[in-house]
Amino acid sequence: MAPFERELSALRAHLKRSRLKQTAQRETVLKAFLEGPRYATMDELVASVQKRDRKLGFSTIYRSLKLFVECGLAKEHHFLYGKTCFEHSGQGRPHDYLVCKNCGKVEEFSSPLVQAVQEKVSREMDFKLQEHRLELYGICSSCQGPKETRPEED
Amino acid sequence: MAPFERELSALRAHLKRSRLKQTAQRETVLKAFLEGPRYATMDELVASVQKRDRKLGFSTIYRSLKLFVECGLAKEHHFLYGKTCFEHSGQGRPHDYLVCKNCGKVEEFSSPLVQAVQEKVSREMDFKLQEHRLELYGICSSCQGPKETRPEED
DNA sequence: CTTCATGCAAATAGTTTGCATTCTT
DNA sequence: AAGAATGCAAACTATTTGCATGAAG
Repeated sequence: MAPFERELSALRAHLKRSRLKQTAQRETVLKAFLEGPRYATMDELVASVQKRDRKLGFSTIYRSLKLFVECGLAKEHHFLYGKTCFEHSGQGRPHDYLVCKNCGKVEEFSSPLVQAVQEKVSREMDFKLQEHRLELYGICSSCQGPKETRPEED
Repeated sequence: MAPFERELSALRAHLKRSRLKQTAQRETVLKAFLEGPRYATMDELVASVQKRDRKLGFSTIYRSLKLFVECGLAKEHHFLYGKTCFEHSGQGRPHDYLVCKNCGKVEEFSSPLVQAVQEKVSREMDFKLQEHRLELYGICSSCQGPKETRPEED
């Protein structure tokens, strides 16, 4: 199976469903997004998209990512305020995050306890829960090691 | 005891400690902040500060709030992406939030389970935890009622 | 009298939008 | 041919900064 076949089909299906158009640009953006790291900021995305097509403008990239979010191929985050980042969003992935404040690396986790907290709180406070955000910030294990082995700081 | 005496002293102490200056503006901003609701966005703060002093500019307000955050009198949030909001931050307050997506109201809670999740995850993933953010989004109880009783939507 | 803060305007950052042109269907 | 997408520049929002003037230590 060709790379990203599944995601391309998902995109095409979404476009057809919404009576939108299938364009080369949208597929270029999707491929650049998917072949990059699981988490990428807008500027990183712009850079890698433009490596494939210099003329592809940033508005198209913004608009495409919004589309990907709509059809579940991407998930938008604001871990560091002011810098949107997009995650490759698969089906059964965890929805909770550890963010390293030293190197910026994001790790995912999920814990049954989180589910329990949500249920308890929303029941007690009579709140109809729709979504949640759980982000733990700190220093990841590789950044805790001796200075020599740390990823570069910025 | 005069209103906000405790907070004014905390601010003055912080200023002295950092060899910064005690100014009328800073105290005006602090009073306007504290006499308002527990959560306020920047524009709301600007409005209520300028009710007390028309000439007090928004850069001073931004700079003051940053100061309050530094000395623990305020806590910065980004519940709705793109709209910073500041909380009156007391000592023993909970650190977890329920945000109503209909009326924007924020309720606080804390659960021992959250603590447990943090400990478990940071131990398992060898992560040195510094802070966390837990936000539950949904519809609060008053917004679930019959249409007539709902707070205005925007 | 030195250092810091203020107030204003301009700069910046990130993102969105308007519109003429071009591509899909 | 009709409707939608692109690419560009301009608009926008939220925030930060530079700098001359004024106030605090």
